[in-house]
Amino acid sequence: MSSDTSGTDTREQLMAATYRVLAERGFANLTTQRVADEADCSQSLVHYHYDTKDDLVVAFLEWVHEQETEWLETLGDGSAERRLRRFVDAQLSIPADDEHARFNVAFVELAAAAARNERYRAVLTAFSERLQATLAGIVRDGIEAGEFRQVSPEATARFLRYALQGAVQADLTLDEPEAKPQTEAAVDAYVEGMLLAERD
Amino acid sequence: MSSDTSGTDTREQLMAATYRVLAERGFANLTTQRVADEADCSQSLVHYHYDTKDDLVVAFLEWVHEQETEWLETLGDGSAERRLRRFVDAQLSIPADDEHARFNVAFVELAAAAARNERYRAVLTAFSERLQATLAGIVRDGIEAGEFRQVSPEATARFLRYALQGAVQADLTLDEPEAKPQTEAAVDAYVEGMLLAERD
DNA sequence: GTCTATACGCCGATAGAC
DNA sequence: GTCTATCGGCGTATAGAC
Repeated sequence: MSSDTSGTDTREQLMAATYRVLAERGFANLTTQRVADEADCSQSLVHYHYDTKDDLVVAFLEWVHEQETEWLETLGDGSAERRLRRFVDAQLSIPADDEHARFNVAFVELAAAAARNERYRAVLTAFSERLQATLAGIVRDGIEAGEFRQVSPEATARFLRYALQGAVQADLTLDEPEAKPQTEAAVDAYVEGMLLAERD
Repeated sequence: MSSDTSGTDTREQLMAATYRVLAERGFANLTTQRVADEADCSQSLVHYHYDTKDDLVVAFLEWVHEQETEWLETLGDGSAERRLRRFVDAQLSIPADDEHARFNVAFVELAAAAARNERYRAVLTAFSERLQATLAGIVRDGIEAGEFRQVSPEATARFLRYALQGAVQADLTLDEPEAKPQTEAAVDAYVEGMLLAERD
């Protein structure tokens, strides 16, 4: 594709290193030195590619955003109900102790930091809007296909997203073993009681 | 009541100072120096009363926990539906720009930090369990009174709590103006469609 | 592009006087 | 209990050689 300067490769390594540092140490302990160590280079090289630490983090968020976009398309097709259930499962069935789960903790930390950082917030808002559009689209498809009732796709998608996010966050940050199983049960009841069209 | 040493008053001032620093600067910028400035004392005095910064934060979380407990009893009585709606409103109708709202941002930051700090997590888990017990109790009362259907009080309370928390957090941390209004609409629909007993 | 070396500030924590 | 002074460490960012 793009025959860029060789820097592209280093930047990719720095993104991957940032991912690992965040997963292992958390956002509060993310330092340019640790990223450099993880990427096997000097700390000043990080600053050569990204003027400030904030620049590094913003670039990282955009990098994750792109990767997540690819993942969303994996949701694929099938009936609206099937796609919806796949979405719910994907959120609730992340294994508890692999690197991806540990990174999710860092993502919660970054989301919190977005409140006081405009640049983080811009990327994460775009992130959230894409998720919202995808899920609302699924609900809309379901309504058009006669699978779902005439609910508001936007409000329904939001409600589900927030409930799932709250469950995941509680699972990651508190000692609350019932967070995911009870939420899964409640979501199932919600889908059956509020969303699926009666068929009789 | 307790005729304590005069230190009690200073500690109270330090808690109040911590609250203001968190609201104005956020957890990431909470320093013992800033707390001291806000409380009009020297930084070393903070360390006299709380050996480490972590001790200060844990004491602060417990202090907030107590205050919140008092507030929860304010929910008072009335029908289960009335108490439930008061609970929902209380979460969704916090004014956007006063000190309390700004502190809520810090609370989101602290909740994220709990993932990697056992002591924070212990207090915040207790916090969450109290909320869960209160809301599940309201649902249980509603079922016993015949106001609500035979749902699972725990799963229902959890689902609502997480959805509300997700909405509040999105409102505080992202540029998402629809977070609270759309969630409110979805919660109303949920209460009417899933919770309230049919009467006809 | 990548390195070593370093400036500079801030923070948590302690020592010691009053 | 409260203060001033200070230590040691760490983090971001820059200077300058290769």
